[in-house]
Amino acid sequence: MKVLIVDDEEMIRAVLKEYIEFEGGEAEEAQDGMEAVKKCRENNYDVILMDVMMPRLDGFSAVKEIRKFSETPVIMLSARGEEYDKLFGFEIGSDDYVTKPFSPKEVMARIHAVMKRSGTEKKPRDVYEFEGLKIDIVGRNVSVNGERVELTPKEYELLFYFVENEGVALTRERLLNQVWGYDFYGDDRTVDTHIKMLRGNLKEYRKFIVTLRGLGYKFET
Amino acid sequence: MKVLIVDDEEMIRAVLKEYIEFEGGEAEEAQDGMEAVKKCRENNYDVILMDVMMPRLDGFSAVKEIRKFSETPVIMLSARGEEYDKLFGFEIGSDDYVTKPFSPKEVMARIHAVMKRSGTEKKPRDVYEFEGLKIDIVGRNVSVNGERVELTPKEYELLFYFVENEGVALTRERLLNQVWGYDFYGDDRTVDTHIKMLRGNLKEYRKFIVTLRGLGYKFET
DNA sequence: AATATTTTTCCGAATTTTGAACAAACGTTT
DNA sequence: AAACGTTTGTTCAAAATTCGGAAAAATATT
Repeated sequence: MKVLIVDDEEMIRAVLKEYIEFEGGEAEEAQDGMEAVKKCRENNYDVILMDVMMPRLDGFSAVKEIRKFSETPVIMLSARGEEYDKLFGFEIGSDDYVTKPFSPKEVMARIHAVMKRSGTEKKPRDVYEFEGLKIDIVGRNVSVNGERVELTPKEYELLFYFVENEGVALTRERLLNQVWGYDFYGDDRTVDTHIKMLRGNLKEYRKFIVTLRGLGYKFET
Repeated sequence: MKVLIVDDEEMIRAVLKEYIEFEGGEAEEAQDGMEAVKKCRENNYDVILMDVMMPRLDGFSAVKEIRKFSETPVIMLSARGEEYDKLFGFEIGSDDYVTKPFSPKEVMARIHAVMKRSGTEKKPRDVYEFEGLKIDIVGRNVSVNGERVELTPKEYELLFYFVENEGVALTRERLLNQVWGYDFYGDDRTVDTHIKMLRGNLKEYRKFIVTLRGLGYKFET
């Protein structure tokens, strides 16, 4: 989370910065609209907190300028009594507003809301872990006791399918359909061969792939 | 500190160069806008000193051109009386200005100010750095061990997409969709060719682009 | 028109997949 | 427990696929 705080009052900037950094975010400051625009050209912020009344270049004009090259969400900080649609909406391109005096908590809530809306919040990656067997599907990594294991494409696909269906009894037919594809018309013993290779690569965790005699296989820990 | 001095008067270039080198900086010269643009494509400067009145290509046009591929700060050198916002501000993208006749000391002060504000300032710009591979997405430049690397548009887009998805296994299909666009109906192997070119340009850091046999590629450090 | 970039195509080396053959394991029946 | 048929594990080599390199062909840019 990287936030640009634009306000000419140092006190306000300091307080907001404090809160953002307390939550593990990163905050930079700008004293006026001019500086804000410049900083936006050089950095990618997740959110901009923009005061309206400022010397040199006011908040509205700054947002207008920033909108020429960036879609970064903006939350306006303003005195009470400003017109609603000037603060929030289409006219200038800001995403939310807070009226002064505001509580930092309120501002933080707005930041999270805006970031959630614009999809900036990072989602943690799914990594499965079964004892010493780590499986990162998105990154296509498999490691056994911290050591990276290289698998062939079919082995990856097979393992991923097993993991996503932990504890489910899978027939060879189903595996062929799901992992190989509906258009595969080969021998179902092909599965066995790949199971063998996969087990070999999983070392001591070969035990997770259980044979169900007369049926197929199952991934179970 | 690496500065490009753009001015058609040799005397001015010589004096500025003297000062910059006295302070331990590095200075290169260009006689006009044309030459300046060319040099900027080939090098990464920390600051550019740009005269306005020059033959072939004037300072304003040169800055406009340079802004298409780089965010390097520019300080305009101009005769007194030019309009403020043409020299400094949004219209052309320069960062500061000095009016002639100027004292070299004054120029040096501006250089330091500008560098503090942007380039050399420690506050992180949106620049990724993987060992000696620097990737500035906003500034759209890539350097290998400090040396600027010229990439073709597709190569930039591809690399940027990789960097933004560090550690994620990417299929050729996804790359085609995201980098080429959903309406691209070409061959899968197109990706491979661009990967090859990109790897070539990344020199020793080609290793960051990992081939995932049977799937696609992944950017991993 | 001349260049630069992008896309397609082909080749060959290397890897992966596949299924047949055989061995081992299993469960049931005798 | 031994015998038997069935199912699964293992090995292996042929077949298929994949990827990088190179270069031609098509497009875009200047």
